[in-house]
Formats: sequence, C-alpha cells, structure tokens
Amino acid sequence: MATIHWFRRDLRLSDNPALLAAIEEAAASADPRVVPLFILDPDQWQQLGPVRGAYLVSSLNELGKSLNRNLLIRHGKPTQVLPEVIAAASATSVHISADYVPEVLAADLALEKQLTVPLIRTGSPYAVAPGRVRKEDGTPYRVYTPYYKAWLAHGWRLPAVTPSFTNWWMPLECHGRPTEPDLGNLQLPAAGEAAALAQWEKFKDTTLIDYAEDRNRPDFINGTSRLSIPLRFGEIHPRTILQDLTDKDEVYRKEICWREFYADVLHHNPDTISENLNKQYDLMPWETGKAAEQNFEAWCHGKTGYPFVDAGMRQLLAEGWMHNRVRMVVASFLIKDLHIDWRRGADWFMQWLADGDIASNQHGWQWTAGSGTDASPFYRVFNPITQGIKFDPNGDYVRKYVPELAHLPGETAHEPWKVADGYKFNYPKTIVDHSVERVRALADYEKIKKS
DNA sequence: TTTTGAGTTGTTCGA
DNA sequence: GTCGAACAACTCAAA
Repeated sequence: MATIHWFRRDLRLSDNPALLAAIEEAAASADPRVVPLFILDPDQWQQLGPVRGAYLVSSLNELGKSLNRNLLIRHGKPTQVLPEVIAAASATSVHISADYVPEVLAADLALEKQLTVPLIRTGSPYAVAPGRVRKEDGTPYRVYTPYYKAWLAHGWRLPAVTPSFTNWWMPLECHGRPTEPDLGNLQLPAAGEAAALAQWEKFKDTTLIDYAEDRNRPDFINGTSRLSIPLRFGEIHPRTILQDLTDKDEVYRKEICWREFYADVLHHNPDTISENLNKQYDLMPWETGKAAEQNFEAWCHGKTGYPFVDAGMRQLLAEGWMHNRVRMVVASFLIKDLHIDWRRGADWFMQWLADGDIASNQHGWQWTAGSGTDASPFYRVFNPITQGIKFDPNGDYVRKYVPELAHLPGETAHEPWKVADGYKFNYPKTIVDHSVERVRALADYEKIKKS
C-alpha cells in the first residue's frame, strides 16, 4: 500500500519528519511505495507572483533531481488532484508538514473532511509550532523578549534523519514543471536543498562569528546568512540551523526566533495580515491623493532622492531581496516620511521578495508602523541619511545600486546635494523634506494617541 | 489584585 | 566632535 507525501513549504529530503512519516507508514506494508507529490494550485501560483514563482520552479527542479525524477507534479486544486492520486496509487494516507498561514490552515481543515484517507500532519516549518509557546495563564505572548525566553525553555526536537528509502512511485502522468516566469534582469540565487545546506555551512564557518556587528552592513557581501529564501521554501529547516548554534550565537538565534514569534502572533491574530494589531492605528490619517500616488511610485522604483532608500528599493527589484537594515529604513520612509499606509508597502514587498513570508512581512511592517507587537517609543523615526552614513559608511551599497551616484566618492554618495556634480547624471531631487515630514509624523502619532 | 520592571533595530539637542 | 539625556506614556509579563 502506498502513501503520499505532499510537498508544500518543505522542499527538502533531510530533516523532514512528514516525509519520514510517509515512508515509515508505507514501509510497514507489504508493498512499500511513496508518492512524492507537488500540487501546483493555479490560485496559489497567482498569489506567489513571478519572483517566488521562478524560484519555486527552480527549487522543484532540484527536488525532482534528488528524487531521481520521481517527483510527481500535478496542476490543479488539491481537492481535485488528491482524490485522483489517492485512487491511482491506492494510497492509505496523505502526509504533510502542517502549515499555519491562516488561509492554508483553513483549506487543510476543509480538505481533510473531504478526503477518504487521513491527512496526517507531522512537523511544521518552525522549530516550535505556532500556538505552543504560551504564558502561564495559557494566553499567547505579545512581547518578543519573554517569548524568546519561553521558546528557548520549550526547546525543540533534534533534526530528523535523512531517509534512505528509494522506493518512490510515480503512478500518473506528471504535468512537468510550470513555465518559469520571465524575470528580465532580476537575478535569483541558486535554489534547492543542496544549495541551502551549502549556504548554511558557509555562513556558519565564515560570517556567523561577526554576525552581531556585520549583519547591519548592507555593503558587506558576507554580513547576513542569506538563508531567508531557503527558509521560506523549506529547503532547510530551522531545526537544522539551531542544532549547531550555542549561546555565543544568540544574536542569530534570536533572528530565527523572530520568524517563529511572528508566525505565532499571526496564528493568534489571523486578521493582522491586513488589519492593524493595535486597532487604535485604524485612525491614522494616511495620505491617499494623487500626490501620494506619485510618491508611492517614486518609492517603489527607487526614485525618492534619498540615496540609501533608493538603493534598497532598487536592490529589491534587481535581486528579489533586500538587506534587513535597509528594509527597516525604506519602510520607515514610506510610513513616516510619505505617510502612506503600511499595507501598500507590505503588498509591494510581497510582490517582489523571493523570501516573502506573510507573517514576517506583515508584522515587520506593523512593527515599523507602530501598530504591531512592540510598545517601543513612537518617536523612533529613522533618518534615511544618517542611517545610510552609519551602515554604509563608504557609500559602496549606494553606488552599487544607484548608477546615477556611482561617480560620487565615499560618503558623499549619501548626500549628493552637498557636492557640485551631485546631480550630473540626473539623480532625482528629494521628493520630500525629511525634517519636515518627521515632525508631521510625530504629530500624527500624537493625534491618534489622544483619541 | 497590585506592583514593578522592562520593552530589537533611533534621533536630536545641548553641554 | 563626543556623549548623555530627553523624547510619553502605555502595555505586557511576572512576581
């Protein structure tokens, strides 16, 4: 009797408890076969967008290779595809890794009722599944640091063993790879489990030691782990990473935990994909008119006239990825300098980020907006110029992504208005005055606080 | 129930 | 140029 392992956000063979469960169940029968399946749901494909779509195609290709081309790819809705595959393989169960994105969770529950065989969830994309870490009184945490402490105390399992099982079975015509979207000049890193594990080894051996300092430097090639995309697609599991970390790697371990914390927050507050966690912020007077639209366009395409902001926005379009320090600065700029709703920015990020994860993205934006989980001071408004000078002191990052400023040496790339030939190559003038907009933002926050 | 301590990531101003 | 204080008050977590 066969079982099905339905791959979703777990595009790997190692440390994959759900896949192991599928193999173990099959192995206990007289005719052990496992169908490794990926379902390409047209609605999900649409939602994924071209950047993550292209990465997915590439990742599936790698997964297919590691399964000796036995990965069954079917196009359609899971409610249609699964009964067909179950019937063709006489499968006794469908194994998945649990997903906690609200709409996926709901779809899984509906699907489970419809299937004639059990839908078995083993593991999740997290070291500790959302909903597990709670306060003494059973309610969820809303502040990061106590969550982190409880999360550490809760602990997690050791990585699951890598299966040696090779009795894969492909009973139906495979629809093949989806057509890879054309990304123009956008370059994505190599996809797949092997590349992810190699990147983790490289990061661990070279970058991790100075991570606490270097992670803030977008001008460094080796500053961050570059594992956000593999984590998004489950090419590597956070457990695999965490088992190698010790207390001296706490800064990086905390970053892994942020991902888990935001998944937990979203799990308990599913409406916060589009709603303010703190409802008081519903009163924020966002700009919406024609001028705001023009400003939004300028922001999207890296033409605000603030070099550090523009470099970040152009890196996003060039690589499907942006350095986290710069994400905070561009988000602050949209919200507090242009006074545009955080949801507009969050949508744009989800459109372009290869690592786009709904929980981390929306709550990262809510953190910047002040509407999310953080009672920190509302007067924290990033200065786009001083942030640039501080974290890109030689201007290398700006020059790399903003060719109009490539002729400006060192720090001057951050302040083209201070040098005679600053605008020689038609770099745009600043669309707003930061010092003015900062005051306006503080006044807006003051206003909604009083109401 | 009350109290106490603490809260990712900053900026500006003035001594 | 450097450095410390001010920027408010509130919510959350835990004792």
